Parts: sequence; structure tokens; C-alpha cells
Amino acid sequence: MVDVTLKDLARELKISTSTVSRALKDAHDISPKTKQQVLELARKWNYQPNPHASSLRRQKSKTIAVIIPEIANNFFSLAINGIQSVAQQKGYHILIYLTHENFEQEKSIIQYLQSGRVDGILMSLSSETRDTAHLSEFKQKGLPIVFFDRVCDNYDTLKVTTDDYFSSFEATEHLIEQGCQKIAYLGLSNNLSIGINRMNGYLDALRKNNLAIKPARIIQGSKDHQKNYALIFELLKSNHRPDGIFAAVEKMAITCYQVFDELQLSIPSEIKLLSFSNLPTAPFLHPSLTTITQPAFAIGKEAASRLLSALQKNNQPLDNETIVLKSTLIKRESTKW
Amino acid sequence: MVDVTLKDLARELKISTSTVSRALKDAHDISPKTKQQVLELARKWNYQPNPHASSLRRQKSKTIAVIIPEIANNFFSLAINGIQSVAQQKGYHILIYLTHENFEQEKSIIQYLQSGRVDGILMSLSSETRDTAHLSEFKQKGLPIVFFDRVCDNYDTLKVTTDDYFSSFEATEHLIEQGCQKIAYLGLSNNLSIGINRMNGYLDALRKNNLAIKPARIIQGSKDHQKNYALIFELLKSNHRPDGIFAAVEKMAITCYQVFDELQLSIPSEIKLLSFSNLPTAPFLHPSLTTITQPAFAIGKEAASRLLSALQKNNQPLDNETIVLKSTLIKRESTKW
DNA sequence: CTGTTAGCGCTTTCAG
DNA sequence: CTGAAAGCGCTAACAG
Repeated sequence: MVDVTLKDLARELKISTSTVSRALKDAHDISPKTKQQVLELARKWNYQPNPHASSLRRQKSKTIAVIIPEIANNFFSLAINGIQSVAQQKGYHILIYLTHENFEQEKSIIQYLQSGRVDGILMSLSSETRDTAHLSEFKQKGLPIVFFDRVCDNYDTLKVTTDDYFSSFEATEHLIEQGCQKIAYLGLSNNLSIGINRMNGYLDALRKNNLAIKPARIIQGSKDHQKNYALIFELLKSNHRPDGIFAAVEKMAITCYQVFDELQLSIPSEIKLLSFSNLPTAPFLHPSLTTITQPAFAIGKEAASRLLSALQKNNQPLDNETIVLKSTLIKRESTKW
Repeated sequence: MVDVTLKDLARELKISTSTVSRALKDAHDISPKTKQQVLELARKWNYQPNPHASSLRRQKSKTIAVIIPEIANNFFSLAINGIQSVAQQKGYHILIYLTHENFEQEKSIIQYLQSGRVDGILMSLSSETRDTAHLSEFKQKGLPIVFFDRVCDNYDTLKVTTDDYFSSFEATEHLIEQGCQKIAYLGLSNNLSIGINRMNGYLDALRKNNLAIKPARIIQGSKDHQKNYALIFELLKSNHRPDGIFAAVEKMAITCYQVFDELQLSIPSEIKLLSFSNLPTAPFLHPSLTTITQPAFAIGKEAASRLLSALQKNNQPLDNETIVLKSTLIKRESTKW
């Protein structure tokens, strides 16, 4: 059986294709009888409208692009989950693009998307992105875009983030309360506001508690895992060895675990590690590990539902507003196991 | 600036649209001069061909669908990563669909995809899928499909899996070598061959070592987390309490951790847990935890590259063949931390 | 080497 | 309530 088209249905029912088309979308000006006939035959023949034809004609595709730095990361996969839940409900399709934290890739994906393939974009910036000129083209085309998590400050549109500054501050204070005096910071190289906010939360917590800020204890990682590993390794062997570590990025925390493993350090007795993490096991796998968990699913959901609502309201422009969702600090002070 | 079309370019250069079209695809029968002019203007005006128009005309979309049960799962997100790496290289786009382990959703997604939206499908079955009749329609339409991980046995096409039977056997034997005598099995309700294979590996290892097979120690979970939790909880409180657990599914292992946490059990001293898992922390986060890690990225890559090769060879049919990649058993016998 | 032409399958005026 | 007709933007066969 080959593809069934509107024409086929029309021919069979001896009516015009436009009538069939209208009947299928339940237009009010079609007689119930015709409607019923059309629907019946369509079901019988398993008619599936060709989305490309429809997209071409209507100049909208019921498709959105999700651009993220990576996918093998629980935060992003949970976010996609949230995005998908609303997309599915509203009948939208999701195209996935990965930048691998690479600015050039980000640029070319965005360039490509000018083509009209998608109606809107959900995006989390790559950590290498400094210059956001490539985004400005969007504005001209009027392609709506919503940023989530790693947002773009100087672009007027809707953004969905978490309370990065506050949770980092709280996290660092928690380590201090646990008796840590020499707290290291692990981040990802930071042009992005998200990194700046987290770092500031950390710094301010140290300041407030009159603890010295040692640049040697501040590590800005990159996408180069080997390098990150080496940096952390060095830190732990140096005389700036921390008694607590605040990892502002899950990836860095994982690398950190690996170093601990290599050095056969015991956690948490020797060094307390507190990290942003959305690993399902994070809160309990390693006992006494305190974690900041972001509401990843909710972020995805919020971002998607804002975007799709705007699309459905005839491309209503998005407010230049930042929606801040709260992370939770899951405290584990004692070793249960 | 509004969308630039072929027509715009043609008008500006005073040539026909077909010439422009051919120049852009570097056809051999266009004069270098024209080509160059066209290319230049296209770049200058940032021309992006409309993919819907092209898909409609060519009846192929350079897009594939990836249908998976869930995405917040390291195996699948790593697999997508692999898929994306080859898709990107070959200029294909990826649509993501989630079934949430729900047979009905799986069916309707598949039904929808008959529409010609995609050129091919990569799929991992939902755990609820028993009846595979809904897949048979694909055959008729000739939409190529490659299964990965959770494959469909009675469908003639290419499948990419891991050595589930063998690695489960090996894993169970490893627990036995560690002194476990009463080993429980945690799986997901199993209609799928993948579950059967893993279970058989477990059973055969017990048989080979003359250990009793207790149905009470075999738990088949479902997508209902609460229920799974309760089942595991019951088992640990019952007089069938195991001294070792083989979790054939990461999700069940995670639930298991939660129960341990609730019961304040110490691992591994009280109960040894060995699990299929692709969590980045799995091999070392919980010391002495032995893990089976699947080559998720490679599976995605293999599946995608087979599918895309077939597509590019003018929809060459896929062999009815199963490609088996090896999992690795990461043994951790001693507690380092 | 280039232009003309005829659609791909659908939506949407506009007439009736 | 229904049909005719135009066209979304691109491609490909054919003619020159």
C-alpha cells in the first residue's frame, strides 16, 4: 500500500480535495454527512497528511528545535523530558541539535535553522559562547527563541533559569557549617551568566564568613576532560588542598570523583564534596553527599510551554523576562551506610 | 530581512531558478562563472533552502526518527549521542519521540510516522510491547527501521544489541565468586527478548553453580516506581532476603539503592549489588559496586550508520541480521574508600 | 550550458 | 455547503 493523499480520498468520494481537507480539520462549513464519510474513509485507508506539504503551504511546521550542549547529562535529558511532555500534548515535534559546547557548531546550527524548518527554538548556550552576534539574526527573522539554564543575557526574550546565585551561596555556607575552611570551586570556563552567578554565590559565602579566597582553589574547567582531571589532581596534591569542594557543574563533580578514586580518598571524611547534580543516584548513592538538584523537568516544561503558547497565539512576541525556578539543596550530613 | 528564495536569487541574477538550483548543488553542467555568481549571492543574502519544499518535492526529508522509551536514562542519552554523531556528519536531522514505556503511544507514533515525515527510524521497544503487529505496516510502506538494544525479534531488519545473555551470566557468576548464595534478580516485565536473555543468563549461572532458583527472588518490575520500590522492600524484609542482587536494568538498581538507603543497609557488606548501568558514576561512585556497562554510544553509532548508509544507497533494504556489541563488566571487589 | 514546464500534497481565497 | 484555482519553494525531465 502506497501513500494515500487528499486527492485519493477526493477521487474515491467524488468530491473536491478542498472539501476533504476541510472535512478533516472539522471546519464548520461542511455538512455532517460529508464529514463523516471523509473521516471514515480516511481512517479506513489510514490517511496521514503529508507534513512537508502542509508546512510548505502554511509556512509553519509544528516543529521546534532544541539546541543543547550535550545530551549525556542528566540535567539536559530531564529537561528534554519536560519539553517533550508539553510538545506532545500540543502536537509539536522536537528536533534535537547538540553543540558539544562548540561555538562554531552552535553558529552553524542556528544559521541553518533560519531555513524555516522550525517554528521556534529552545536553547541552552554552549560554554564556549562569548559573542552572541550570531543570535541577532534570529531577531530579524522573527524566529522565537526561549533560553533555558544557560541563558543569554543580552538578548531580549524569555529565559528560564534556576536561582544559581542563591543556591551556590547556600551550598557553600552549608560546607562551611560542616566545618570546611578551605573550599575549592569547580566550574566550567565562564563567559556565561550562569557560571558567573554560581561563582559569585560561592565567593560571597566565603566573604560573609571571613574565609580567604584563594585563586588556586578556583578551577575553571573546559570540555577537555583530561585537562580537568589534571587540574583537580594537581589541586589535591598541592598545598592548597581543600577540605571541601563545591562543584558548580555536574561534569566537574564526576571528574572529581574519579580523582578521589585514583587517590583512594575517603569521602566525606577527608574532603566534603557538594555539587550541582541531577544524577538519579546523586542524593543517596554516595551517602553524606550533599547535592543541589535543579528542577530540570520543570525548567524544560516551563520553557516549552511558554514558547509553544506564543507560537499558538500567532507568534505573539515573548516577553523579555527571566523566570527563576528554585533548586533544592539536598542535605546529607551523616553517613548512614 | 525576510526569507530569501531561489526565485529571489534568480531574479537578481537574471537567470532561471533551475539554474540557480543546480548551481547550488554544484551540478556538473553549470558554467563556473554562473556557479560562482550564484554562490556568492546566496552567501551574501544568507540563502537557506526551504527544507519543506525540498522534502515535498524529493519525497525524502533527510530526517530520521528516534523512538525510545525514555530519555532520562544514561543508556539512551549516550545512544542518542552516538546517533547524532553520525547523523550530523551525514547531514541528517533527528526527531525524538518518547513512548514512556507505553504501548499505545508507541503505536500512535509509528502510525503517525507513516506520513513521510522521516526517511527512516531507529527504535528501542517499550517494555510493554508484546504485540508487534503495529510494526508490520512499516514493511508495507518500506520505511526502513533499525532496532537497537530492545529489539524486535520477529521483524526482519537490522538489529543492534549487546551480549545480554553472556554478560548476565558472567555478572551472576561474579556475584557467586564473591560468595553470594542467594542472588535475587531485578528486571523489567519481560516480553522483550532482551529481558529473556538477561534472565536466562542469570538462571543458567545459578544452575551451573547448583544454586537454587527461588521465584520469590525474581522480581519483574514495571514502569510503576512505587510498586517496584515496594516489591524490593518486601523482598529484603522477607525470609528470602538475598545476599546478592543482580539488577538487569539500571532503573531497578536505582530503586534498589533507595530501598537500601531507607533500610540503612551498608553496601557491599550486607548485600552485594551488581547492575547493568551506564551512569557516569556507576563504576566508581559506589565503591566495590560491580557494573555492566553497555557500549551505548557505539550502539547508537552503529545503528545510525547502518540506517543512514541504507538510506543513502537509495533505500537499499536492510539485512535481517543482529549485530552484537560487547558490554564490559567493571569489577570492583574491594572497598577502597 | 541554460530555460521551460510540470508538479510534490496541501491550504486557502474566492465564487458560486 | 462545495468546487476551482492558485501557489507555498523546490526539483527534475526535457528541450534547446
